Amino acid sequence: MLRLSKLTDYAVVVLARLGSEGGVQTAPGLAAGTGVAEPTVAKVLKILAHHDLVEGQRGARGGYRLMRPLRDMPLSTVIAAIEGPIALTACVDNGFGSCEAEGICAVRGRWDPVNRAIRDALAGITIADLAGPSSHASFSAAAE
Amino acid sequence: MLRLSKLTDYAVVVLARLGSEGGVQTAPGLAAGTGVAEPTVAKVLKILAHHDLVEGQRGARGGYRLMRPLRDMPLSTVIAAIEGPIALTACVDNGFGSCEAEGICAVRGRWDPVNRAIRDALAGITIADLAGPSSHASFSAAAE
DNA sequence: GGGAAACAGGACCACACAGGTCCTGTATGA
DNA sequence: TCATACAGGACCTGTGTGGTCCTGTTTCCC
Repeated sequence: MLRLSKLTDYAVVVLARLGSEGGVQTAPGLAAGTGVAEPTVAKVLKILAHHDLVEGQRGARGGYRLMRPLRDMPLSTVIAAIEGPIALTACVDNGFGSCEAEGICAVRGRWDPVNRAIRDALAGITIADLAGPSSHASFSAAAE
Repeated sequence: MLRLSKLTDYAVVVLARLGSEGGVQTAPGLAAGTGVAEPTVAKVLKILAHHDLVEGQRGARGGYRLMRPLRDMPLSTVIAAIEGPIALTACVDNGFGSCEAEGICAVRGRWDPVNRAIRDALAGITIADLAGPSSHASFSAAAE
């Protein structure tokens, strides 16, 4: 699969929505706007807030807002926030002791360039690229 | 995670072993040489044989052998063989109808460049790169 | 000052899939 | 003729994701 989790997918969609509307938006509002279930949206937003990608504002008239424009938010950052460090295999970097075939493995330590290549590829794409040509009011221009 | 399955990991290890030893090798022999359980090695080899990466030879004195040198075997090919098409999200290419938020989704169709970037990154690395500097008898030359 | 709105931070459950094992059949060589 | 080894399944289990819910806290409006 090499698939990223649905949560990450939702995160991108929610961020795109947040960027297209601008300002402060509530979780229920974002859920309605994206078609994702409200508890799931809330969960995603809480994770993103924990990583300083969005900011939560409590109380009535509260909500979430972006902490930086989408064009300054590489995809790799979002993936890392939701799923943790980007690495294709368990035996990454200094992952000693996590593999029982450590002594015998011929591939040991050679995945690093692969991981780096993936990371670079994902770092070169921003959420703004995924959200559309402009970071707000994208629906008009983008001809499906 | 963005993690590829263990089967793929095993496939790379097994292929590397197959390339380093050369010739025809049995599944039990490869299992002993790699530290991976024998049924699992057999499973991996069957999948690889199905995709013409290795060739199975039945009967006594049978075994498996590479169908092409490791330097001509990009990582993307192995991943695609074990895990299917390389794509980060379910809504890829012509994946219509698979997503209930299709009509509302602002990110629709924009993952393609991401998938392409990943594919390119993985296509640029061969199993030989992962196995070591030379595709056979690698352990002598390679100063780890 | 009271109540409503909305986030914060958990715990919790169920389903799906990967990981792994095993069994039977078939082909080949000694 | 028999032993060896691949071919191709079915099958079971454990983990992790996906999703829901509950309680507490903060803030604003009336």
